[in-house]
Amino acid sequence: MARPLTIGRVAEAAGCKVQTIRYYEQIGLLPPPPRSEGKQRLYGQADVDRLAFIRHARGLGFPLQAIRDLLSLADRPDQSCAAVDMIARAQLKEVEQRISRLQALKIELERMVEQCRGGRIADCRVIEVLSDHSLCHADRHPMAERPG
Amino acid sequence: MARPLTIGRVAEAAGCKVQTIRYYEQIGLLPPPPRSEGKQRLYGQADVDRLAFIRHARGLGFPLQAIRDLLSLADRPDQSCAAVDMIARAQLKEVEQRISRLQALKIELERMVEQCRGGRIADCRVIEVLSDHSLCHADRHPMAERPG
DNA sequence: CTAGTCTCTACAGTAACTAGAGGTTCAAGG
DNA sequence: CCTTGAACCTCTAGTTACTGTAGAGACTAG
Repeated sequence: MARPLTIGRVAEAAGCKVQTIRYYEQIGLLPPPPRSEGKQRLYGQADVDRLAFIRHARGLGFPLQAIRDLLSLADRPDQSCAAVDMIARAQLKEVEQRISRLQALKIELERMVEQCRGGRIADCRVIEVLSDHSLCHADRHPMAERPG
Repeated sequence: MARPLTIGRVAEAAGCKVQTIRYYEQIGLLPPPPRSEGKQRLYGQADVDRLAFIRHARGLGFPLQAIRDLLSLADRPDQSCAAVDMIARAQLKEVEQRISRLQALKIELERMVEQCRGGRIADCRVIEVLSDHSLCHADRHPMAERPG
């Protein structure tokens, strides 16, 4: 066996922060690794792989709970992959829904911004539209996107 | 003056929860209203309007900090609306960026899901792609969307 | 007057981390 | 061998925008 990696090395290899690894351990997404005599965590290649899996899935927007499920399924290679497929499809659907919500918002925002001709706030269409929902094209917005 | 509204009435009128109103007051987005003798909050129409403004802006995905700025600008009707315009444009840009990130994710997810032919997990392309980033079309994902 | 509804404060929890304080361990250089 | 400094340890709190709960007090209809 190759000699064990410290948490910092693993973080570097997997492209995430040290704290994130400890966090994943805390919430049970990574198994608690063995420790050195001085209580430092010691990892192997399997841990790097697992972390890469998690990072990749996060990159695709899977929530940690879905990743937890995917990981436990990945540990049962003889079962049907229907459940895996379902999780992936659910994520795809989620992404599609978010896209269409955002596209509606985009149209609304574009309209608002276009109408601004750069005068005083008292005449500002942006403020006006925000103040009076009836000026808005859509009857109602789907309640928001987490903004950020 | 019309007689004052209780927090529950305001919540109903504005379409949000009672706690949300108290929360907005706590973070300074709504001014602290006068109270009844029994310490219950008493609101007027102006509060309902302000809340509607906030709700509408949230519906368009503006973060609370941006809304805070918009509200304080809305209180200065004689100033130029350039700042207002900037905030709205920034939000539009943000939304556009989120859409394009999500569209990239969508393509990746579609590819993954398409390749699944419903066998055993050991042969599952979804798991495989997640395990090995090099199987992925994109060189790298933009780091995620808050999933949910 | 009483029952039931509403409101009050204060705190905990959500997702997925991130940042910091204050203390230990380890590897390398002198 | 000793010291330095980076990397590590645990624990706590903060982020965003709320939501939910508990236990107590206020108000209203019958």
